[in-house]
Amino acid sequence: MSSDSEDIPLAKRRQQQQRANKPSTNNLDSGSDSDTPLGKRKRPAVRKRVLDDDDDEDADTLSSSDSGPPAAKRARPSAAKKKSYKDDSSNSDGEGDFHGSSDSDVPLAKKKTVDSKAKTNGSSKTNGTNGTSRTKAAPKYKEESSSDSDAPLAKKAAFKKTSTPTKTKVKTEPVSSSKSKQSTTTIKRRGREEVDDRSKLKKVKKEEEEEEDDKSKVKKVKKEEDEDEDADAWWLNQKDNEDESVKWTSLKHNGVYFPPEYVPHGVKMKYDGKPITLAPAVEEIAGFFGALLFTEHAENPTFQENFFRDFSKIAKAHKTSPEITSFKKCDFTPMYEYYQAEKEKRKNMTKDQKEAAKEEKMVLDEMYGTCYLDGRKEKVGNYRIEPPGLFRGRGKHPKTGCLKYASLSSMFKTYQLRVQPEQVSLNLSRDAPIPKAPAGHKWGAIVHDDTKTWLATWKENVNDSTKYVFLAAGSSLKGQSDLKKFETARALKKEIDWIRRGYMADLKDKKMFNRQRATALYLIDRLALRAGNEKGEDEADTVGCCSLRFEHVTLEKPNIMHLDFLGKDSIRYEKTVEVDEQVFKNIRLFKREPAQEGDDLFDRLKTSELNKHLQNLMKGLTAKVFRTFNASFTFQDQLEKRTPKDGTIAEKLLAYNRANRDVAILCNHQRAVSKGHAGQIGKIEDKVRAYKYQKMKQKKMILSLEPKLKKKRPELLEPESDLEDDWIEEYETQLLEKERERIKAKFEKDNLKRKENKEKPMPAGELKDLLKEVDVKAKDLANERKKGVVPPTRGATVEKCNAQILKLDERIAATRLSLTDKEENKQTALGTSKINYIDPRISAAWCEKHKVPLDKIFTKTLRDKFKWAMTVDKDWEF
DNA sequence: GAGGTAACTTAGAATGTTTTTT
DNA sequence: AAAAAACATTCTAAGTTACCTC
Repeated sequence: MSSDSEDIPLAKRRQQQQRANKPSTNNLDSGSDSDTPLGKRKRPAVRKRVLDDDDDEDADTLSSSDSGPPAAKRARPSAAKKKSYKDDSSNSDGEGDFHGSSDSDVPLAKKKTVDSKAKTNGSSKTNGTNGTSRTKAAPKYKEESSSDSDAPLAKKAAFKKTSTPTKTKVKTEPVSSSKSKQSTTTIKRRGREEVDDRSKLKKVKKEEEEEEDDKSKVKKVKKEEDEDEDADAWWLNQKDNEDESVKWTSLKHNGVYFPPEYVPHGVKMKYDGKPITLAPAVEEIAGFFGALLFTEHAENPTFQENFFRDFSKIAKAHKTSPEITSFKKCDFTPMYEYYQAEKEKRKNMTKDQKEAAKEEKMVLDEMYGTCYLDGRKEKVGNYRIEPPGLFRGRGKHPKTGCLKYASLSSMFKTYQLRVQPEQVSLNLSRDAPIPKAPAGHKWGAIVHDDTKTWLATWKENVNDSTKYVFLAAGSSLKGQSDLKKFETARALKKEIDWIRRGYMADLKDKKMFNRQRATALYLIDRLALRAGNEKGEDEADTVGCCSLRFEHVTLEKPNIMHLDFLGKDSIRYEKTVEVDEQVFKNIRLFKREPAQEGDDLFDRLKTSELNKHLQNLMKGLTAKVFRTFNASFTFQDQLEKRTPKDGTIAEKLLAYNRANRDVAILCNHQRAVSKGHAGQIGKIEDKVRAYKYQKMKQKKMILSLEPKLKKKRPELLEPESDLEDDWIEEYETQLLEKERERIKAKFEKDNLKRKENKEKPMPAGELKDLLKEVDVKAKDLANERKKGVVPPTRGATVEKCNAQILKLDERIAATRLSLTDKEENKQTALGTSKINYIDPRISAAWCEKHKVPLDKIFTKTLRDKFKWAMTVDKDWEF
C-alpha cells in the first residue's frame, strides 16, 4: 500500500534536492561523513587564533605576504581622514567621527546620533516620515488622545532616551524600569491576587479616566459590528511619544482552547507480528508515529530513536500494555492505514458535515479567537494549546521525534500528554474577568503585565522553550510593530551611505575585532545574511553570519567567495559572489593557520557585540534591519525598473512577481520542490523536443526541395541538439498511436450519433481502412528515419519552411524561458518576503499608481495584516 | 562578560480550499 | 467530474534581540 514514489513527502524531496544541489566544486566534502554532510562540527570552547588585536602589529602585514598596500597607505586613518566618510556633505561638524577608537565608543556614538539627527533635520522635509518623528497623523480618535495630554514632553523624553545608547531607560524613565522589574516577578507568582507593579499615581489616574471610555467603546463596537473602521484605524492616530513598553491599558479575553481528550480507536499495531492492545495514551503515541509512516520523518533514524525511547518508556509504565523493547518488531501500518482512511473520510464529508465543521470552528473563533484590547475587538492568533505529538525538528535536529507531552512526572497517576490548565499562565488586565478554567482545573497563574503582548503562555518539554498565544497578524499590536520595523528600515536608508563608508574603512582597521565586525557587517549588508547567534549542541547545526565556520567559506582569486552552509531551518545557502578586495583579504586573514575546520570564521565576534555597535550608529539599528532594508529597497528598485508603463495588468503583475522573486532570492527563501515538479518539467521539455522535431523536419524538407543549399547553409545539415534517434522513433510511435486512438474514438462517437439518429452504423471495415492509412504513414516515417530524407509536403516551399523554422525557434526560446522560470520559481518561496520583508506601502503605492487592484497582490489575510499601509498615495517612497 | 531566557519575528511544512486542466 | 495545480491558511519550529543574573 505504500505507493512508494507517489508519496514522497516534502522533507524527503528537500533532502534529495539538497543533495542534488551539491556542487561538484564543493570543498566541504573533506571530513564529511554520513552524519554531518557539511563537515563535522567541532566547537572549540575558546580557540582564538594567534593573531591578537592587542598586539599592535598591523593586521595587514600579518594577513599575508601578498600585495598588501604600502605601509604609508596602511597607516591608521587620522581622525580628520575618518571624518570624511561619515558625511561628505556635512563638513561643518568636524567632530563627526564614525567610530573613534574603540575604547571610547560610547561617547562618540552619542555624538553620532545627535549628529545624524542634526543632519537630517537640516537636510529637509523628508525626515517627517521617520518613525520617531511622525507627526502628520490627525488626532481622529479622540478618546485615546485623552491619555495623551503630555505627548510633547513624552516625545522629547523618548528622543533623548534614544540618543543615549546605554541604559538610558533606567535613568530617564524610573517608572518603566521599576515596572518591568516588578512585572517579571509577578509572573513567577501564582494565584490571582498578585497585582503587578506600577500603581503610580499617573497610571491610576489614566485608568480611571479610561474606564469610562472603555465601556462606551466596547458598546460602540458591539453595536456597529466592527464596521467602524475609524475605531480600528490606530495608524491614523499614531502618537510617537508614549512609553513604548506599555502595550495596552485594557486586555480582555477568554483564555485558550485545549485540544480535546483522546478518543481511543482500538486499532492495533503489531509487535513481533502479533496485534497488541495498548492503553489509550500508549495507543495515541503509537498513532503519532503511525500517521507519519513512510514520510521522511518516520524514516529518519534519529527520529525513530527519539520516538522509540519515549514510546517504549511510556508503554512500559502502563502495566496493561505488553512489553515493547524493539523498534524493529513494531509494525505501525494498521495505524497508518487507519489514519489514511480517516483522511479520506474527511475529504469525502457531505455538505452538511462540512457545514457543521465550519460552524464549530466559527464558535471557537468567536470564543477564543477574539479579544478586547483597549476596548477594541481584536483577533487572537494561535489560541489553540498545541496538542501532544512528535517533535518535528528541521534538518538534523538531535531531538527530532521526541514526544511532546505535558508531564511524565509521577505526580500524575497516568502519563499526561496534554498540556494542563495548571501549566498555562494568562495575561490580562486587572479589570478583565478571569476566564473559567476547564472543569476541575485551575490556571497556572494570572498576570497583569501591560508591557507584554501575550495572552497566554506555557512551557514545552522537548526544548524547554516557552510557547505563547499572541494576537493575530492583523491586530493593532502587530501592525504597530510592523510599522515600526519598516520605519527603522527606512531610517537606515537615510544613514546607509555613511554607515557603509564606515564599515568599508573599518575593513582595514588595525584591530582584529574591528575588522571582523566590519567584514561581518559587509556580508550582512551585501548578502542579507542573518546575524547568526551561537547555538547549542542539542540543536541542528545551522549558522548565520557571525557563526560562520571555515568550512562554509572558500575563496578563489582574485575576489570570488563561495558560501555554502545551512542557515535557518537548515535551508542551504549556496552562492558564489564577488566581494570587495579588502573583504577577500580579510577573510583569507581570518582563515589563516592555525585555524582549522570547525573554527569560527569570526572568532572575536558575537552578535551582541555587533548589535551593540549598530545601536551606536543609529537608533534601533540591529543586524536584522539590514535584511528588511535591503529587501524593501531592492523590491522598490526592481519594481520601478520592471513595471511596463503601458503594460496590461497581467504584464504589470508579472513585473511585480519578478521583483518579489528578486527579493526572495536575495533572502534565500526556499521551499521544497513540489511533488509533480519533475513531471511538469519533463512535460515542458518534451514540448521543446517536439518543437525541435518539427524544426528538424522542416530543415530536411528544405534540403529535399533545394539540395543545393547543403553547401550554402550547412546548418541545415546539423542535427538538433538533444534529439536522439531513439527518442524520435519513440516520439513518432507515440504520435501514430495517438492518431490511431483519435480515429477510433471518433469512429465510435460517430456511430453513437448514428444510433441516436437511427442511422446504420459505419461498417467496421471503414475503421480498418482509416487505420491502414496510419500504418502507411508509419512506414513512411520509418523510411524517412532510415534515409534521413523528408519529402516535402504539398505546397511546401523553401520560404515557407524558413518561416516555419523561425516560428519554431521563437517557440523554443519562449518555452525554454518558461522552463527556467518554472524551475527557479519551484524552489523559491515568495511568500516569506512578501509577509515579512517588503514594506507593504511600496505595494500599495504601486497599485495606486499603476491601477492594479490590490487583491491581485494581497490575499484577504494580507490586506488585513497590512491595512495600516493601504492609505499611502501613489508617490509614496520607501 | 558569559550564559540563560523571555518575548517577539521569521520560516517552511502541512493542511485546506479554489481554480484550472484533462 | 476527477485530477492536478495553484493558492491560501494554519501550525509550530527556529531564528533575533533585549534583558537579567551571577
